[in-house]
Amino acid sequence: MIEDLHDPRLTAIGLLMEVHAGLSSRFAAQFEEHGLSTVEFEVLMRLARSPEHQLRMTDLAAQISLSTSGVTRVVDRMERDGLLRRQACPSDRRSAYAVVTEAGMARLAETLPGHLQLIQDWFVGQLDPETLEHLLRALRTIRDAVHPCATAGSDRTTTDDC
Amino acid sequence: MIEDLHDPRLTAIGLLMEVHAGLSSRFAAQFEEHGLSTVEFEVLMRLARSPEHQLRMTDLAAQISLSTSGVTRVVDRMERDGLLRRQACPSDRRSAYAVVTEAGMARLAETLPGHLQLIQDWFVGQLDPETLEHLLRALRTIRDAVHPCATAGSDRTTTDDC
DNA sequence: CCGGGAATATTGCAGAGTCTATAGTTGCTC
DNA sequence: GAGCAACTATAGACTCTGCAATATTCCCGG
Repeated sequence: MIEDLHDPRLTAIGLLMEVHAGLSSRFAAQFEEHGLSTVEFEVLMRLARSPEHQLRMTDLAAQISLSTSGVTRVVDRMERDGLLRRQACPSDRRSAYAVVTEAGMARLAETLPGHLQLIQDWFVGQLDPETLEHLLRALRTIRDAVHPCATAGSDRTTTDDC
Repeated sequence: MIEDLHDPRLTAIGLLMEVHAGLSSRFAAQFEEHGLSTVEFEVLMRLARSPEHQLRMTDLAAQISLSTSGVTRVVDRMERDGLLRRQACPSDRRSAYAVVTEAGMARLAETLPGHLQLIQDWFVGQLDPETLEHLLRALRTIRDAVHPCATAGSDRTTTDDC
């Protein structure tokens, strides 16, 4: 048992966790400079990448891995701040769309360059291109295994439609 | 701006986030089978690895990246459940130690093998040894850059004393 | 047509975390 | 020694999240 406490596997996973925590906190700080939380940025990104800049509440929940009630509330907040608006779905009156407003797109455009720069500075830019390619390939392998809806042999690198 | 939405850097960081989320949720599920939350497991691990199986509240907070009030509360819960107990520090009456009880060590011993197995199954076991070594080296590079208290040239793989 | 089961969003409630204020303790400086 | 700043743990107020319950809507088999 004592020896398990220093098992190399724990070191390995600890490394991943530290990297994640470090990057996440830097990202969060930059989002906050623009008045956004991490999930709010995530919501903006997902919607902006979707056709018409809109998504059904349920689909949004699936993409940002939040419960549907969580989505109801984050959309509440963002609607209050004018970044989003709700729109009734004409074909199904149960569903509601969340749509990015002009102000929301502007906020995203204002935040995104700094975010990309942070990724550059603290993640991809830390490694030479070949090492980075190896890293991404390894991560892709693990992602495909661990991700609930990974389609095994596929080469896709986007997961929007998951 | 539109092209930024599909910047390869976003894909790269998304990969990392997905891997982290997938692993974390599997770990959490296994912890829950043993009646622990993720932070509770983390607390048990950190304490068990420390001399005398104890740590000052502040130091514990630093290690598991939680606020000191957060630590107060998680220790409250675990003390209530008999996994920990508080002990006054003889040399400094402001400080309090959190000490793992026998029950706490037993709970950890019961949980740890399954946790190691999960790391094996979904993380390190997904890659051949050489690829894994590359991955860990790359992660170490990034960790050393991103981690607030990384000592640049060091080769250490444990961060207990951070 | 219509009645029941599935899907969708919302709300009440409880749990867990942060931030701020507070009280007790320590140690340094004059 | 007395005063004062720094440190330590905790308590209160607030935020965010998930789960369970609810109301509405859709769809399908009779």
